[in-house]
Amino acid sequence: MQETPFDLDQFLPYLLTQAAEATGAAFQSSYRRDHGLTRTEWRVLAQLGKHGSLTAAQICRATFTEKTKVSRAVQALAGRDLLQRLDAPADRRSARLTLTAAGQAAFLALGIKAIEFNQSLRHALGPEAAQCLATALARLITLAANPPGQPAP
Amino acid sequence: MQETPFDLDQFLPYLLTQAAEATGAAFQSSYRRDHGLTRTEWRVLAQLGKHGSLTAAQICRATFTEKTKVSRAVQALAGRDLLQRLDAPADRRSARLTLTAAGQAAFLALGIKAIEFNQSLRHALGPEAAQCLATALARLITLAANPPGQPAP
DNA sequence: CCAGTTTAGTTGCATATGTAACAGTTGCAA
DNA sequence: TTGCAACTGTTACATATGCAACTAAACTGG
Repeated sequence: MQETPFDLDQFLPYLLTQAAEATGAAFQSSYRRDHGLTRTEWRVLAQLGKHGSLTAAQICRATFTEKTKVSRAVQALAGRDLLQRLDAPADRRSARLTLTAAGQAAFLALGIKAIEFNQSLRHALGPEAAQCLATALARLITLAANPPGQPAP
Repeated sequence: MQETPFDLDQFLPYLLTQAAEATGAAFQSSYRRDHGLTRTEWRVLAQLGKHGSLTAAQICRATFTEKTKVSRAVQALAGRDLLQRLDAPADRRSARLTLTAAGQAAFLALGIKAIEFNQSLRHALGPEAAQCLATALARLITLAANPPGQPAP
């Protein structure tokens, strides 16, 4: 047996977290400083901006986010009049969430910056490495969501 | 202009965070449940296990971690007798940190599990995709550490 | 030598998150 | 119908983190 076989710098979860924090920090000021949003709030905004109208549970499932996290983000966004809750006609437990005009404006402004930032990242990596990265990440995400050896009920 | 041009599912910082959380959660029980360690504590343990003896500031620089995070992790590890502080002879501000025998044992046990987990991830991705992923992540990390357009002083 | 500056590490405070418990609603089956 | 289980969303509590301020020690230029 050798001396110390484990090296943190080869450990994929560690590298993933470092890369996520590094790139996330670079974009954070766009939603935090410029719009006063949390990362979760920014994600909720992005989901509603894309899909138009969703319930909190739908956002949870789409983004693998805890319901308490989404609940508080929705509260904050509603408190700042970036979204409004419309009582769902069918199910009185949930409410359909929709962006207000201000929310739409924030989504639009942030979306432009996000696309620019994404392009700059992909450009820095090179197109082929960026594509490989994106597919590998998607694979890891779906692997975790559907762990192997778990047949559908 | 089209309807809603921005899609969160194409946004690299989002994908990185999701993949990091997904893979990190799968390994979390190994250090949290089995050894009662925080992620930061596990990283400090891994750094000391690899390098033998380091100061807190060296750990900060090696892992891009805030000094308060490292400080508290060191306190927790010292309180559980997994590491000890040896007063540095030259600089009385800092202390050299070293794993105790119990710390070495924990590092060894966790290192074995970590290597197995890393192998399973790489196997699930396939060797070529795993390599491409690792290099892309390393590139992103160094890009963030040395932002382009910052000449050395 | 010494005043100002930098560094190592700690602590306090505010915030963000995870877990568990909870209330209200719906669906299903006896 | 009714009783039980599952689901939606919120709240309470504990923990983890980020940031600023702080102490102590070392360096630097006069």
